[in-house]
Amino acid sequence: MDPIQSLPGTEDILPTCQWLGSDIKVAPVHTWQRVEEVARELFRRATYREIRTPCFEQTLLFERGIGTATDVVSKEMYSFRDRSDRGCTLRPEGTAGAVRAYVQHSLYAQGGVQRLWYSGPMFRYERPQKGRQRQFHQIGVEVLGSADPRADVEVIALATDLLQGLGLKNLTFYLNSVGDLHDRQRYRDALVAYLTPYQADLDPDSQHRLVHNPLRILDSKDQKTQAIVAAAPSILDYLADQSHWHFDQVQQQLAGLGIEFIVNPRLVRGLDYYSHTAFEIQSTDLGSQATVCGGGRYDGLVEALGGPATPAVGWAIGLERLTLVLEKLNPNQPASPEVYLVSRGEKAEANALYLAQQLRQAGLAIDLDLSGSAFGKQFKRADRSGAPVCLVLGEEEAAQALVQIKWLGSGQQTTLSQADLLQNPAQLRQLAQG
RNA sequence: GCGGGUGUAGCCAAGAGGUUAAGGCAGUGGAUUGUGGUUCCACCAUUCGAGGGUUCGAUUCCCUUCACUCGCCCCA
Repeated sequence: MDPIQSLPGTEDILPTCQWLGSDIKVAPVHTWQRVEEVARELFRRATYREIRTPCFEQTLLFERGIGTATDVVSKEMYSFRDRSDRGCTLRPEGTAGAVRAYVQHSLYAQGGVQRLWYSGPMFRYERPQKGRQRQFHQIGVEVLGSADPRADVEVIALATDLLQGLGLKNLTFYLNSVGDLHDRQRYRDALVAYLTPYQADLDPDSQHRLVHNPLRILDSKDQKTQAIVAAAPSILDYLADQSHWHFDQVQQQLAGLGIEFIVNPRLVRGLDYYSHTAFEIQSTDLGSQATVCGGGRYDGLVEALGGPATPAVGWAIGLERLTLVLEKLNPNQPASPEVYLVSRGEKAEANALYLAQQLRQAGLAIDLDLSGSAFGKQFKRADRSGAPVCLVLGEEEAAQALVQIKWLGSGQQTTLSQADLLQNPAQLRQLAQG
């Protein structure tokens, strides 16, 4: 019988690395846990609170929130009808759901600014490749209720602190402003006017986009298109005074915090709801899917989803890409047990189980050998477990309520009384060090 | 949706139209039935992703199919 495989574009995160040839395909789970720990601590310090929203929503939410013209909505959604014939969609990103919850529960009525974070699986029906899956994971933040450029800078600082706190190198931070709706409309017209004479020279995709989504032509990877776009007007010349001021403030304040950035006027982001600040953090340690973090301001979204006009800014980090980079940079070992417990014989085995239970309750990480095989084999496993010491319980020790402690590094061994050990289990940790 | 690559054990792999399908890692058992890290021995693919074809003979050649993978589009 053929074993059942996971669906394409979905991956298991295992206790050990998943390899793809000599490349790491999926980082081991302890690497994910490290990211989550560092992130939680940063969020705590900056007073962001977690929000957990459903993994699926009404399809309409994403159509309204992200925009029907975007690729994410028009061709990448995991949509289905439930038994009551409701249109449902597995969330392709986290912002729409968070904003929906914000509106549904009138979080704006609490006044002031809401700082939120979330983490979880997202779904897009795309062809999987390196750093891109159908089920992937994001961790993200949203600040709702502030139009202040400091809010933009605060969230950006959070992202750079997180990535740097994890020890990432080779990152490039690209910053842009896409202005407000009016700025963008004027720029769009100017861009179309500039590109139309070159229409025939553009790559086929871009010719199509000239009609539907001209801004996207700016970051085409086609060389010829790139050459044409190089001389195109810049959106930064089309920002109204207010937009311009906002962008200036963001840049000055970023500089004030010592955060390095590159202004890239050709950076456009795929989702409709962005306004003003848009940014991306890329890593050179990935394949062609290099963006680790993407975000920006979305002042119109809350209103578009039926709430009061509320400015907002946020980002999302792709955890597959982040953990991949992290693992490539410094592969780290999972924690070894503190003690490996070896036993042989019926009485001794029962005694060992009891000891393990007691020591675990005292907070020690005990690996209890369950194999029942010869001592020799058990010591072999003890050695491989990476534990600094092992406890040995044979029939003789069990009969006298003793236990032997053996240092796996030196091979030295002495006898302890079980009663004494259980009286003060923490001494094991000291013994293990010495 | 479009293009390229790859399928030999849990993992990494060699092989080539002829029948015992190398080797390494991991695993299991033993030398060593109460003491590991070294060493030695044994075991570990009735079968080369699946189906069909050519052939006396196919894992190798041809076709089909499936799976995986990288890239384009787009995004985290």
